[in-house]
Amino acid sequence: MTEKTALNDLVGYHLRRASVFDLAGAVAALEPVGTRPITMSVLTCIAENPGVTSAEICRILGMQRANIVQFLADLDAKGLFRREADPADQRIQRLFPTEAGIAAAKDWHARLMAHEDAMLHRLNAAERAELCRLLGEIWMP
Amino acid sequence: MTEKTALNDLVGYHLRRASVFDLAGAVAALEPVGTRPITMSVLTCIAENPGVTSAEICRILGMQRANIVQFLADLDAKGLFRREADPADQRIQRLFPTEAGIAAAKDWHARLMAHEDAMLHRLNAAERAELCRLLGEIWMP
DNA sequence: TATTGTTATACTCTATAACTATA
DNA sequence: TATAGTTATAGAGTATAACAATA
Repeated sequence: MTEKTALNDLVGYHLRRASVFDLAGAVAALEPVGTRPITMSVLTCIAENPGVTSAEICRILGMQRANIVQFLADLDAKGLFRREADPADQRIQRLFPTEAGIAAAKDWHARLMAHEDAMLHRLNAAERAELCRLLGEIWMP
Repeated sequence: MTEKTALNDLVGYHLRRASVFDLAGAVAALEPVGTRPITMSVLTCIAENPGVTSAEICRILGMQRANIVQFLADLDAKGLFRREADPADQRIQRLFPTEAGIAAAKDWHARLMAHEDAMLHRLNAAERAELCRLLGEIWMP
C-alpha cells in the first residue's frame, strides 16, 4: 500500500531511498574484505582496462581527478595494481592490475552480486533487467 | 550501446549513477528559491501532516533525529512552520506549516516535477510509473 | 594553452555518543 | 526504561582552486 504523499510522485525520492538502501547493503557486503563500493569500482576499471590512466577512470565513473587519489592510495597500499610510466607521455601513469588485484576484483564483484540477489528478491530477472534499462535511460548519455 | 563492464551487471551501480544525476538536477531546480532536496522533503512532511513531530518525520524519511535539526532550523529561519508544545506530552513539539510554508511546499514540488519531466524525457508515463514501482520494491518495507 | 596527477580546503550528508527533560 | 529534542563530533563523499610537470 503506497502512502499518499507528494514525495511519492517524485522519481528522485524513490531513486534516493533505493540508492541509500542499496549502499548500506553494499557497504556491509564489502566490509568483511576491507573495502568499499567506490574503491571496488575503481579497481574494476583497472582490472578491465589494463593500462588505463586515473584521469580516464574519473571520466568513466564520473568523478573528479582530485577525489580518486584516496581510492587509488587505498588500492595501492593493498598491492592490487601497479603504476607504469608511459614512454610517450611523461604526464601519464598507466595502471595495471596485479594478480591479487584481478582476484580481488572478481571476489568483490561476487560479493556485490550476492548482496543484490538478496536486495532484489522481489524482482524477477525481467524486472531486474528492465530496472537497469530504465535507470540507464536516466543517466547514460 | 551499453558498455561491457562488470559494473553494468550491478543494479546498485546504475542506482547510484542515476541518483547522483537526479540530485544534481534537483539541487539546481531548487537553488533559485534557496533550498535543497532534503529540506524540501522535511517541509513536505510538515505540510502534509500538520502536528507531526520531528521524530516522526525522521522515521518517515529514514534519517537520524540528530540530523534533522539543521533542516528544521533552516525552515524555521524562513518562517515556514511553527512549533507548538503538546499539552499531553511535554517532550514533544508538534510542527505546523505556516501559510508561507504551504505555498513553499507547493512551489518546491512543482519545481522538482519540472526538473523530472526534463530528466525523464526518454521515458513514457508507463515506464515512469514502472520505474517508481520497481524502486519501491527495493526500499519499501 | 591544455592535460595529468596531486594537495589543500570547504561543503553536504550521515552516524554515533551523550546529555536533559519528560514519560 | 524508553522516548524527544538537542549538541558535539567524526566520517564518507564531493567540489573547487591551485600547483608543477609535461604536452
